[in-house]
Amino acid sequence: MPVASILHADLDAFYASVEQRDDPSLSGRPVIVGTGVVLAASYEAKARGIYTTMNGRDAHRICPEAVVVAPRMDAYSKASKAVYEIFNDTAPVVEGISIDEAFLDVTGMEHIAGTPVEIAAALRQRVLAEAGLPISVGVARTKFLAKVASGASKPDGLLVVEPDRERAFLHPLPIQALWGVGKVTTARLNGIGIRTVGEVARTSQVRLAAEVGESSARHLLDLANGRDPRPVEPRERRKSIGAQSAFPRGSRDPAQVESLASALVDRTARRLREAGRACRTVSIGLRFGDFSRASRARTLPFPTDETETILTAVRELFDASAGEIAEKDLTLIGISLGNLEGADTVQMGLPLAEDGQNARADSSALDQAVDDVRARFGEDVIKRASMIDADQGVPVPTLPD
DNA sequence: TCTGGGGTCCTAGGACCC
DNA sequence: TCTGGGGTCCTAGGACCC
Repeated sequence: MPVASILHADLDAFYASVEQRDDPSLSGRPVIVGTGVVLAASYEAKARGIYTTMNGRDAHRICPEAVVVAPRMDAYSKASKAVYEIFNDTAPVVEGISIDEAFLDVTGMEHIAGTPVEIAAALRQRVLAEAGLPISVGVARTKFLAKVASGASKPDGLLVVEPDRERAFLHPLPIQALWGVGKVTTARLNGIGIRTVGEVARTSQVRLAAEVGESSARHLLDLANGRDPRPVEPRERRKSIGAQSAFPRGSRDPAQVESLASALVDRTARRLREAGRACRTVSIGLRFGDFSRASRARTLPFPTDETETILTAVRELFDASAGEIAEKDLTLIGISLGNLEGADTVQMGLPLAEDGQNARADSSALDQAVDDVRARFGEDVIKRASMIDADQGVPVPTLPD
């Protein structure tokens, strides 16, 4: 018989709870984090109809007595680290999902730490006692079921879905409960009369595929039938780093666009270097006054972490979008650095000698470059080397592995 | 409900290579 | 020289998540 031994732990109204913890005068009161738009709302605020992404004016209209505080990302990041230490102390395998939620696999820990339910209860107590934050935990046989369970237990709850109760728990839920079903998919499935998870489970794959495509159909059927073989595993490293910023009133002024874009490049490039990573793909994302969007991307022939190189690519991408920007108000700019390479695959560039021939013989320049890379990324990082032609920007393999 | 700031994953078409 | 199939990489857009 399978056992419910996956935990999904999810901090309640995380940002707002940190604010209430740090300022006791806020406890029990409706708290809104975020001045322009609601980033988080305490349960007291949620009870009055406030929700995340709601704009500040509407929130004030609905609940004028709410206390509005500016976000303190540093405090949230610190609180998250403290909670993750407790997670890591609780289970051998922890999969972080975001700043405020994670999966824990406690399979086989019965003799050391107790049943999964006992472990979950102890975890909740520790997070409250040591981090001062309420957290909800769902316990089930699969990740998906554990996540739905934690959501159903909120706030400050603990819910176990035993294997023989899975269908009874899952099937009455609306299809939005399924991972990957948002606004668009909901509308499509509602259009053919499907509203609950149970109805998805009873629909043929062919019929579902006609609405949502083959791969989504398979995925939805699996989840609706309690099949979710994904193991709890530590996350790979992040795949992109980005930043975005809105023009509240829109803009077509090239100077204004340029200055915001450089500020964003500066920020993301610094984060890239702090993480010891390098990017190969540089993208921009644009949103316009009519809510249309556009994106442009450029992949460099070599990875880089330099602000100047990234900025040059970003300028090219903006030039390619100049027509659109001149036509419509720009309301948001995003910069994203993707195709991240770890320190173990960062390449270094060496200028070729004038005849293009004797670079291999110039061992001192090579040694120097190798030392530079080691100094920046640590020992044991060099697995292969290529030469990059400075004029053409094309990697030319010249050295044996 | 109309818009925050982060991210991930998927798809389709084109270029290019063998 | 031509044709075709298979594979990878890149770009753009879209849906979704917290």
